[in-house]
Amino acid sequence: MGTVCELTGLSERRIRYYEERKLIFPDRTSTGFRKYSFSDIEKLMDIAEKVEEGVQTDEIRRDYKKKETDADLKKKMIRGQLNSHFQRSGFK
Amino acid sequence: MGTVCELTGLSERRIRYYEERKLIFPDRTSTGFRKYSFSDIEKLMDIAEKVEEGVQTDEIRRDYKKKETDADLKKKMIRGQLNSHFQRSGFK
DNA sequence: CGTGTAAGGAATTCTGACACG
DNA sequence: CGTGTAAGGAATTCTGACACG
Repeated sequence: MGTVCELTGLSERRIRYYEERKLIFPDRTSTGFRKYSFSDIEKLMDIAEKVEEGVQTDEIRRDYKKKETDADLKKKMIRGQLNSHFQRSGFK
Repeated sequence: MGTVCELTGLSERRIRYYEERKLIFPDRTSTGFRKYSFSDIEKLMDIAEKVEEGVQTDEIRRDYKKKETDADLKKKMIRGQLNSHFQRSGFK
């Protein structure tokens, strides 16, 4: 969408390419038009910054993946702490 | 925009008509496409509700106008109160 | 590897009008 | 008065490819 180009300052080509490299995952309308979310836009600006620093898209993708698994790990740790807490306190 | 139809559940025709009746004022792109803001969308849903209650667009517009001048009055009153406060307290 | 561009088709949006009521 | 619809044109978006490097 042109709106996204405006907001991010990126060309359509670059935005589509970052999607092709699996860095963003916009929804589609039933007729194939891309629908960008707010976080897509933030992500695009973050990606552009890194690319301009010379980071390759592969590496950026790996970074995002790592961050996700990190977030997952954090969730699991918190869940584990909660569980042990309830056990210690004798909560059902 | 189709997005706005989806979000509001209104037909293009209705949305354009409410603009024609000066209830909303979307921006335009350089090529004449409408650009709706968040508040436009909220306003549209509000308008639709009233229209379905049988209120005429003229009346709705007058209501909005009144609310605006009310808001202006409120601002002026607050400003006045602040001024007198500063005067009483000897502020510069 | 990352990005520009020309190409052709498909979907969107725009306006002004006619219709109904 | 408020809304639907068919009409034709203009602008947008999409994909796949060729180019440069």
